[in-house]
Amino acid sequence: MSRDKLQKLEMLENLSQSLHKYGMRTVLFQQNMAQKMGVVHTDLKTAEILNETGPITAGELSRITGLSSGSVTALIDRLEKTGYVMREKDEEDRRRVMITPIQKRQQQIKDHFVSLAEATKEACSTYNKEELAVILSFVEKVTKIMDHENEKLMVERENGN
Amino acid sequence: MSRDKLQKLEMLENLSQSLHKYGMRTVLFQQNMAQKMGVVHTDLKTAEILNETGPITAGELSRITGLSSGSVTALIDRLEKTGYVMREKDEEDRRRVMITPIQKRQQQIKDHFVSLAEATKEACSTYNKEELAVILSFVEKVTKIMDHENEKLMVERENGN
DNA sequence: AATGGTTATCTTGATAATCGAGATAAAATC
DNA sequence: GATTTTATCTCGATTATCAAGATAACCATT
Repeated sequence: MSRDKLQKLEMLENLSQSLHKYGMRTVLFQQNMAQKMGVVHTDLKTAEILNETGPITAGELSRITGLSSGSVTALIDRLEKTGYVMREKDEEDRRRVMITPIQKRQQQIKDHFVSLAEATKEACSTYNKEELAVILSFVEKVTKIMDHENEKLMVERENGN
Repeated sequence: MSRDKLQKLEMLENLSQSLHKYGMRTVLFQQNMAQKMGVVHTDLKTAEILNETGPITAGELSRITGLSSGSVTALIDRLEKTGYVMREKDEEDRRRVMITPIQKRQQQIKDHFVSLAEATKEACSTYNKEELAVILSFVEKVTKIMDHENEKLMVERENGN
C-alpha cells in the first residue's frame, strides 16, 4: 500500500475515534441539561425527538426510544402533566393516540441550547464557505450512518435480541 | 451586511442544526447499544467515560455523571459485579477509592462499536486528505466546545442549580 | 354482520436505579 | 490535639422502567 494511502487510513481512524469522543460528550451534555431543566433524561430526549418528527403515535415513540408500551404511557403522562405535549385521538384509526408537542414548551427547550449553538457558530466562523460546505456534507453523512445503525439495532430488538 | 457574509451565516446556522440532529442520534445509539448489551444506559456511559479517562475516583465519577454519591456506589457495585471495573484503595489518600477499568471487558465494549466505526471510515474515504484535515479540526473544535459547555453545567450544578 | 386475529394503547404490580440524609473514617486546618 | 472538611458508603424512600395482561379498535374472511 502506498505511503499516501496509509496516511489517509490513519486520518480516517483518527477521525472515527474523535467523533466517538465527541458523541460521548453529547450524551453527557444532554444528561446535564436535563438535570438542569429538572426533568428526567428520557423526557428531554423524547421532547427532542418530537421536536424533529412532529406529532407521532405512542407506538412510534416506543419503537424509537426503545421503551416498553407501559413506560411510554408513563412517559407521556409526565410530559403531558408538565405541558410539553398533548394527547390527541387519531380520528382515522381510533386506537391510536397522537403525541403532539406544544410549541411554547418546545421553544423553552431550544432556549437552553442557545449557548451551545452560539459557541459552535462562533468557533466555526473561521472556516471559509468551501470548508463549511465540506463539513456540512460530513455531518449529514454521519447522521445518515447513525440513522442506519440505529435502524439495525431497532430491528434486532424487535426480532428478540 | 454583504451577500457573501449572509450566505456564510446561513451555512453556520445550518451546520449548528445538523450537528444537533447528529447529537440526538448519538444519544439514541448509545441507549440502543446499552440495551443490546443488556446493561443500563448509565453503566455503558460510565464504562465509556472510564475508557477515556483511565482510573479515576468515585468522587470524580459522581461529578462527571451527575449522580449522587449513593448512586455512584451502586453503579460501581454493578460494574464490579459484571467485571467491567475494580475498586482499588488509594494509598496516598485512604478515603479515596480508585475505579479502574478492566481491559478485557473494555475491549468487548469497543467490539460493539466496530460496525459504526467501519461505516464511518468507509463513508469518509471519499474525502481527500486536505478535506479530512479540515473535518478533523472541526470535530476536535466542537469537542472542546462540548467540554466547555459541560464544565459550565457541572459548575452550575455544584453551586446549587 | 359475525367471527377470529391482529394491532395500539393503557393498566397494574414488581423490579431496580436513583436520591437524600446520615454514618464512618481519613485528611486538612487551626 | 480538636475541629472542620472531604470522600465514600449505608440505608430507607422515591420513581422510572419493565412485563404481562386487559381493553378496545381495526381488518380480513366468510
